Amino acid sequence: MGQDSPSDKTMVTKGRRSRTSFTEEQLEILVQAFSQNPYPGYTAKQRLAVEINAEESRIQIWFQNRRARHGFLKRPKKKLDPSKDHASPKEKIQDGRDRRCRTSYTSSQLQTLKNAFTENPYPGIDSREQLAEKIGVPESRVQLFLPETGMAQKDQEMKNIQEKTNQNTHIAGNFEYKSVLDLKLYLSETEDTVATQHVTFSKRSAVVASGV
DNA sequence: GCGTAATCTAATCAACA
DNA sequence: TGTTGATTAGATTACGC
Repeated sequence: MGQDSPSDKTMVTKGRRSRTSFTEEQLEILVQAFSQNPYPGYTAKQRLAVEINAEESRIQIWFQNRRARHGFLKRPKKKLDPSKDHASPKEKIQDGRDRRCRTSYTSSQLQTLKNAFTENPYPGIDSREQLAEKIGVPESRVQLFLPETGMAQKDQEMKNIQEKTNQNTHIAGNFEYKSVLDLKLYLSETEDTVATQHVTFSKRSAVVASGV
């Protein structure tokens, strides 16, 4: 998965955050923390952020990259059988409760975010920071939120697609973790209404695949 | 129970030594 | 050119209403 053709992305992704370069001391602390716990909870990341004087979101990215590149405890792709004795590595290491408190957005904040998403689904770092300041949330929340703003609308679109798909059972039988682009190929009449990116597909694909 | 924010992996882009 | 921070897409988890 990942990204579309590079040329497409460079067109939409303007204004990347400048590359953070951690000092040796910062890296030493991060590596030590990683060796103790590759899945730190929110409070641990906050503590680290204070300790090395960096943003918590940068800590998160560092841990993500570190886990990916040092072959550490890949999360199982399939959900583990709850009857089995072993928990996933994440469950073992990180207390699931140690999450950031859910951010609840006011209607005006939501409207501002939605408008921003409509204007530009791929805002650069400058735009995100401006937006974050405007609505009074951290930039990292804006970055995470923006891809989700279209969800409600896309959910409805996906339901419409499912209805159409269910009328085409020969297609539905083959759908399992297909992308929206695949759906577009099969259901070309929906092409104008289907968003091609940022669609969470887990439960929907299961429904479609089972033809329910 | 549902909707969705938070967090995860995987793939990839891209800056920098 | 290799390393590694940043971004994107999609899947999963868990919390607030």
